[in-house]
Amino acid sequence: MKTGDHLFLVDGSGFIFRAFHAIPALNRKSDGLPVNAVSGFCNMLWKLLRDARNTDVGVTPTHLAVIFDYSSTTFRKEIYPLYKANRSAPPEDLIPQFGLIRHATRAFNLPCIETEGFEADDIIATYARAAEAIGADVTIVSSDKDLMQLVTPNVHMYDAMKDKQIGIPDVIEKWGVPPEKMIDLQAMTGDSTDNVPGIPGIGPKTAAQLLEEFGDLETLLARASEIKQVKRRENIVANADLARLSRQLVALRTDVPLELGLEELVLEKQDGPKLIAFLKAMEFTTLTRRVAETCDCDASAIEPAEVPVEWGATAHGPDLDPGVAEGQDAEAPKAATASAKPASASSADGARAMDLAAQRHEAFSGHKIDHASYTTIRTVENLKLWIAAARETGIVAFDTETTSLDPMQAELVGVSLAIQDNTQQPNANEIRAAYLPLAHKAGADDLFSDGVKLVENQVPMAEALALLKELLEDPSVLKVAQNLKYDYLVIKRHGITLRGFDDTMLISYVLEAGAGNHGMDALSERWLGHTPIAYKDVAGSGKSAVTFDYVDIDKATAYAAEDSDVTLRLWLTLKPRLAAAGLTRVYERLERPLVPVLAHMEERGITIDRQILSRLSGELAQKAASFEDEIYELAGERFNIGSPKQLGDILFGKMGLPGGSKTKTGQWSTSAQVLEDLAAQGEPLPRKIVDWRQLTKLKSTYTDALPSYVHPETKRVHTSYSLASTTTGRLSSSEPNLQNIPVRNAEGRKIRTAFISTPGHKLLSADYSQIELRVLAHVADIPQLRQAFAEGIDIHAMTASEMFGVPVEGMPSEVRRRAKAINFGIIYGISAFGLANQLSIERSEAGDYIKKYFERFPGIRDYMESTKAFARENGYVETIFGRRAHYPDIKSSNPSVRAFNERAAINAPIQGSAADIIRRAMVQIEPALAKSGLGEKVRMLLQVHDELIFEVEDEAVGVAMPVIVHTMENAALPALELKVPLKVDARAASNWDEAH
DNA sequence: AGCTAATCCTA
DNA sequence: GTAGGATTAGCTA
Repeated sequence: MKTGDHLFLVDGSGFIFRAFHAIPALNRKSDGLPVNAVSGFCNMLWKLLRDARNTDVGVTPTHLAVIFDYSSTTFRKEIYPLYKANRSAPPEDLIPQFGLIRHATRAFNLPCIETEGFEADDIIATYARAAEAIGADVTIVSSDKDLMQLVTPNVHMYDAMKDKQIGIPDVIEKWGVPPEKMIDLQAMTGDSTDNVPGIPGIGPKTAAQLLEEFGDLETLLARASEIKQVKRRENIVANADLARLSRQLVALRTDVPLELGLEELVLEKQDGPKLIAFLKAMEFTTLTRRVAETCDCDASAIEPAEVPVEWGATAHGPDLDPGVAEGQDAEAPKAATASAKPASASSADGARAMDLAAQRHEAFSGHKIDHASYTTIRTVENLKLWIAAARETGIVAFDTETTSLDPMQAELVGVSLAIQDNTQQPNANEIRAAYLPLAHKAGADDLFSDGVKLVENQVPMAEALALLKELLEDPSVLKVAQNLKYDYLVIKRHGITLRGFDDTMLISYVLEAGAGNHGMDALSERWLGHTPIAYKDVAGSGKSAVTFDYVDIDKATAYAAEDSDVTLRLWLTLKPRLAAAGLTRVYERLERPLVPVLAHMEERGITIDRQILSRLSGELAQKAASFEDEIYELAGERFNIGSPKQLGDILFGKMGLPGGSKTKTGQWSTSAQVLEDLAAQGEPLPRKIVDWRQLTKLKSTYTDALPSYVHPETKRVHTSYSLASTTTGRLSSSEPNLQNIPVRNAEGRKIRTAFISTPGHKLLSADYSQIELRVLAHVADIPQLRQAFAEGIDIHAMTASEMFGVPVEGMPSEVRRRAKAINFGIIYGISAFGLANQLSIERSEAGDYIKKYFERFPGIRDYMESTKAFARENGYVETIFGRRAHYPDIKSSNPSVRAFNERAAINAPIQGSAADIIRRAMVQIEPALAKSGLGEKVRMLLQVHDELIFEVEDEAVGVAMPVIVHTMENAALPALELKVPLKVDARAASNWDEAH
């Protein structure tokens, strides 16, 4: 071996465990022998030897060895008998594969190395250091953190599962310390799988922080008395010896006696026939073929090798899918009981909910949800039969299965359908459901498998979509789905525009906003007394999770068909209740028509300028760093400024600043309010903390996060709007939330300049002025407010003038500011406590203001009292359009819970009515634009509660603006004539900051 | 890996 | 004082 050579050290023992868990165990030989880990191992080796240059390693090896653990008595057990003592026996299916994997290594003509008394890691360490000393490069094929201590500029690791190289920066990124400090870090954190004790209470973060501060473990132990945190200090002092012992356990030995020298690891020529004989014995057909092609051998002429197998225990058949059998249905009545609001103070409500659930369950009890009754649609003929049946009954529940929760990224994998089968008996609640798999795959698209294949016997995607299109676009057949906006977008991206639909989530939301969530699982529990199969039970969770296209089709059928089945049952249960509660209009005017409107907005997205954000990010980072230096200087030590806990200890513990208050968990509060108060007393540090927080907030939440939401194909940011997650009727926005982009100060507003229009277009922002106060003036019917809005005078100045008797002309800004705070306070269900906080005045003074306000505007007090009474009486309040917001805890015996619910109930009709108005505007806007010939020139992109943002062709701005303003200002009509006018301000510019 | 608390951004 | 969502830290499983 010489300089420039490249030694690969494959951690065979590590690989076999990871491959075993990562690759589904259905991978068996025809005689039932499990070979999943061996298969992964062979594929990995083959790719590494054949096309390592196409992987993230980028080089082909000149030398290679596969290293294994040998027996269990190692030197570590001698120093610490408990080492690896909590290891349980390996899984039964893995045991025969230990031997096979060694056979595989030899079949590849590779050295298979194990040394008694040492672990594979020590052997790897010894070879790595030896090779490095000669000047060779080393790649350790493993992702085990125990080996990361070996990484140097010349020694890399390679994660074969993820095809990812691991170098010094990667170690630092993952663990916060460079490779040479990994030993100390692991000594402190310990390792529960190997039973390395470590120091209790110290995790990777703390360990990295301590190492940063003290340099290494010995220094830390020597200077432990300097650690401020009492518990931490005590732990470290008490466990110093344990830490030193742990260090011995995790430090790898580099002096293992080697049977084979480096020279002997040189890569031998492949022995084609020998390898093929082994692969044939394992029945790895794809790899056999590939090897035969590469080596130019005739595979059929080679006999499978005789490979002895050491079975650890008797093999068993494949597991049945757990938890999907009848057992759950038998449990259903109990589930219904458990879901009946146990925390609610109103036991009557609870009892009623229980009754309803029980009744529903009764109604369906003769027709239990039965996974065995579901069918899989495998042929075009069968699909046609289902579509015909759906047309026959006129109602079909459907659900799309995809690869992602993001409808803009999701790839369609399958569709489930459910219909009422009333061919035998009219009105029977018999439901038939089926799953149509379209793009299920097998295998894996990674280094260690045979590659991906489409599973056989699936209806071709294009053909299925063409058939479904006719059904889904036909308004005379009602399509029912849960959270339908998602499915709408997924199929829209396949050229299908859904027409004629109902959404069970939205029906539930209209019926019960504020009383529990409206997800399918919750609704199924609540109304059907049935717990659907959990998604993670079919697709796994955490690192073993797979996308739906890799779910076995039988399992997928049970899961997907059940979703449609449950959706149809929910629809049958909930839809009639809308009319019974008089809520049909709310659903049909304010909810359902918004689905396509929002779907289109999400689909359009908005352009952001990444350059602006990246420049801002750099500036913020610089400024934040200089603040950090000053903060450490003032504090006299380094600490995590972002940790309120550590910050509180510094400010109120170490520095002993006065005026600290505690949060509800007893921590020191370090809120901006508290820090501002300290700064006002002349303390320099708190001001800097406030500024630092602002900078890091902008950086992490906006400049750094937003670019990661740019869609790879559209190059735009597509937020997701939730129609059913607020109690009041507002929308919410997430991933990213575009309803909280900074606007209140100059630094933050720079973020808005990054939201830009496409060339040839402007962004047009139109927002309602004072919409909530106008709604208040309407619902509480306050003469002075109505008059002020009618005449267009400054509403806060008018309020101040009424309250304090100061003329509007030449009013001091402070007086107006107070009146403004009171006006907002009213909308929020005012309390003296809250107003006092807002204005930094005494509670008694705030109380006096409120008293005065009510004297001048008695109608407002009447409104607040009658709203509370209505809420107590009915358990909900209503907006001016009849939308309901439920407050089940309004009768709570806990005064603060009760008061909170009362304030929310006062606010809901105001906030909710305003939300209804803008919903109506959003529904009306597209037809209004189309009528003015602007359909193609104006696109609505965003909604921010009282603001709508459009992208408008340059030359259409002048025409579009009055149409938009007019539509928004008259959005309540014709349903309702408001007693005050609505006012909308609009501007257009090339970015959101200037348009707003 | 998944949860809660604290904080801070919006209307 | 109302209504949301995202990030980070720090803990538990």
